[in-house]
Amino acid sequence: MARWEPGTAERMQQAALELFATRGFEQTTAAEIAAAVGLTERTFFRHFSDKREVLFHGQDQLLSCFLDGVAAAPADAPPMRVVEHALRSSADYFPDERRPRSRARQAVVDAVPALRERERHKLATIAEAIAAALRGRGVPEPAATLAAESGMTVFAIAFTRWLHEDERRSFAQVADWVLDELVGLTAGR
Amino acid sequence: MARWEPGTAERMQQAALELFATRGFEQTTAAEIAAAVGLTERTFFRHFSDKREVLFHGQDQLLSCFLDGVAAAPADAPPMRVVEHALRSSADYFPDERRPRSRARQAVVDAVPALRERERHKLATIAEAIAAALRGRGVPEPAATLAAESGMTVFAIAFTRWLHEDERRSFAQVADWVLDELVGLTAGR
DNA sequence: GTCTATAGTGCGATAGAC
DNA sequence: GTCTATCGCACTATAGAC
Repeated sequence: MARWEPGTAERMQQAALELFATRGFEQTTAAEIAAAVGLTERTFFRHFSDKREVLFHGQDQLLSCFLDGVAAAPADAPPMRVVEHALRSSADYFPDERRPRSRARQAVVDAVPALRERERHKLATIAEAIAAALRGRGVPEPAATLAAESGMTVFAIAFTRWLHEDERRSFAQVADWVLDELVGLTAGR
Repeated sequence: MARWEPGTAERMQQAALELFATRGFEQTTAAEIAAAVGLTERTFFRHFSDKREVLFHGQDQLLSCFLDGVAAAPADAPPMRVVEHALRSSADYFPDERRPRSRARQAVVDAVPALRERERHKLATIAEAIAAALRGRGVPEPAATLAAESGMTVFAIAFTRWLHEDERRSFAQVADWVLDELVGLTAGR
């Protein structure tokens, strides 16, 4: 018997999502989230560096998906092909079953400027990691950062589209489509 | 003679920049910034919604530059041409004389994660405004958002490069160059 | 687990500009 | 008188130090 239940952070995340959705982000205190799962405010801040972080716990896995995709691309692939691989790989993180939960979470994030700000920041951090990986493969600047940021732009747009009520395609299909749109746009200048 | 000097926000911004540069962002309180220009903490928060905002006051002008550039583009220009116009127009905001001050400000922002986060958020807000302007010109989604976000990616990379010590080109020249790199990248997939 | 600084808000009072 | 910038004070929650 464990003295503490496992998945403390995950349970707090779940409680936070529900409380934010009903009461609102500012109207919910860290102490209330902790109390909802039988813990104290102090424990909340031991797990999360700030109140917003509770909704972003576990996103390292998404970064790993992207980096795995980069690593799996052929060594001679041009930068945007590598990014295409990374996007395909990130789709593993968003199987269709995950859509309802992603939608619920996104509704909360979209409603709170402070959370949108943090979300942008997380995506930017991932882009920086991808850019570093590209440089490690010999891609020079500014191409590495351009390719990585463009990939995250495609990702963000595809993700939003994937959450639409009437969207039937898988995340991978939507991402492919958005990437093609980007290529067409720049070609058509 | 005015009882209150005009340009209160600007003076607080200047004081904040100096204090952040010497003492650090977290080590400087809002009260100290206000006191440095003979005001109180309460007045600080009357002008800025939060402590970070003091460094971003006045950026509406940058947005205006972008939107003016969009509006000045020919009605039949393809989306990325419109973005090119917007980038050229944004260069008005960064004449060479401004480089030293921009460098000082950026050194402070780069050193503080919370400020980098806010900066990303501001750029994202500008991108959204440009996307809306493009939609107003008849550009459909996802092209409008893709073009706008790509433009801000180019802007951010160009801005960083423009601040390099050994960079001699004007902001407009650097931005043109980065945009060409982006076009080359996507073409070379 | 406790204590504390400070970010940030709400509200009433003040005082100069008009 | 109105309008507006500022102040002063009380207050909560966040976040970090001890």
